[in-house]
Amino acid sequence: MGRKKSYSRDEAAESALEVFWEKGFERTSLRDLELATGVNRYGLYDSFKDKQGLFRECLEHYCSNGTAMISSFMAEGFDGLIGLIARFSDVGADNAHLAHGCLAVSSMLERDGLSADTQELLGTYMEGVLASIRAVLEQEQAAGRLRAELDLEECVQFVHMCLLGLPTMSRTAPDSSSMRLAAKAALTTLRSWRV
Amino acid sequence: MGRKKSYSRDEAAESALEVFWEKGFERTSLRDLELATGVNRYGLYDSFKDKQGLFRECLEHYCSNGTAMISSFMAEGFDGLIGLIARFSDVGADNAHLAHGCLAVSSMLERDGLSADTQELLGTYMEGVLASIRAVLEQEQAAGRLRAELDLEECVQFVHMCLLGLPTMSRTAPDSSSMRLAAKAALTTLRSWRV
DNA sequence: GCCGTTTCCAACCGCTCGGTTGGTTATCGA
DNA sequence: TCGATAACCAACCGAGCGGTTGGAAACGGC
Repeated sequence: MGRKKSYSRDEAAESALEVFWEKGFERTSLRDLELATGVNRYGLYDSFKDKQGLFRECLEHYCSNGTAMISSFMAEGFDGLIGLIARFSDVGADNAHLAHGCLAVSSMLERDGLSADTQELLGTYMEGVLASIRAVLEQEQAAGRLRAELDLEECVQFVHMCLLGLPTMSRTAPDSSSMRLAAKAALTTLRSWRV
Repeated sequence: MGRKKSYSRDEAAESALEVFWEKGFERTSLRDLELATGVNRYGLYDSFKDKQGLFRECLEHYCSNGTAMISSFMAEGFDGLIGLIARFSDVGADNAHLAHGCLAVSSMLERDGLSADTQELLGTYMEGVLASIRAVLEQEQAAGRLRAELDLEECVQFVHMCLLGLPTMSRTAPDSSSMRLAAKAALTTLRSWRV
């Protein structure tokens, strides 16, 4: 009963994600979102409560995809970790989005403007990423594939720094070769952790 | 002739820098600046043209200090480079400002909202930082204190990544020990470059 | 065909933003 | 002491923000 929606909720969220990713939460206006999604603000309001609600849902999709991607890398053990960092440095092909950096990192930088539950989502995501990195390193060290004297938490935080530095680099330096070079050096370090 | 200013231009700029550093350019309103400096917006307008002008002047001071600091580190050669990274990971003591990250990095992330000349200033600053790092590495390698087979540009970009990653880390992770651990691993890598 | 329901959209709301201005106040030289 | 000058400040401006709403339009069941 009643009129049918003229838009797909999921498609709208997907389009909104693009804009948020490119411009950030605060710099994205409702006008931008209307334009990008083709949905009037009434529809956005009706479907997502408000701007924060829409952002939150976009971020959930983003984090969900991110977690899945990282898990699939981590399933390959230490080589997966290397692959992950390599991927973070590869701005091109299907990875073009990376030119805007990492939405989660960017969002944490403007956390003051985000709702409490969105902040919580971001915190949980970041902790999850660190935890899965930590798990892989522990497992590899226990299996004797990493040098026994390594301080694992130090390794975890080093990878963390790379995972923050590379997206930041992609947003500040237009040059993609810089990222590849930086990642290459970082990967040399990672490989040096092996027995 | 005429009335005397009731404020110091330099002190006003210094106070404004604090706010910009903490909140960023866009999130800092003229109200914030009036409150922080104790100067009415007329005074700010009169002394600095507009918000962009004030920010530009603050950023000039910041970059000038940054360049001086980096130069003094680089004067000590490779040890200075190590000291620089150590300093970037040390959020405490007289370095409390670092908790807000690096103003230059944060500003580059919101560059769309900045005037063309401010963007240029930022670009020049960043290039200068990279150039001085490159100069030190070249000099040390030429002197035979770094391994000859190293790809210097790779090393430069690795340091660059650290110099972006650590401030980002300080703004996203409240925990200061993370930064120290990450930096410790990065310094191990730097030291491995030595002959 | 008609009515109840839901979607849709233009217009509007209050608010804050950066920026401006007219009149007041302090400080100088003569 | 007084007039010219500069600094000061409260009040105001238009624009854009996120959010709201009342009525028109499209649909389903009867």
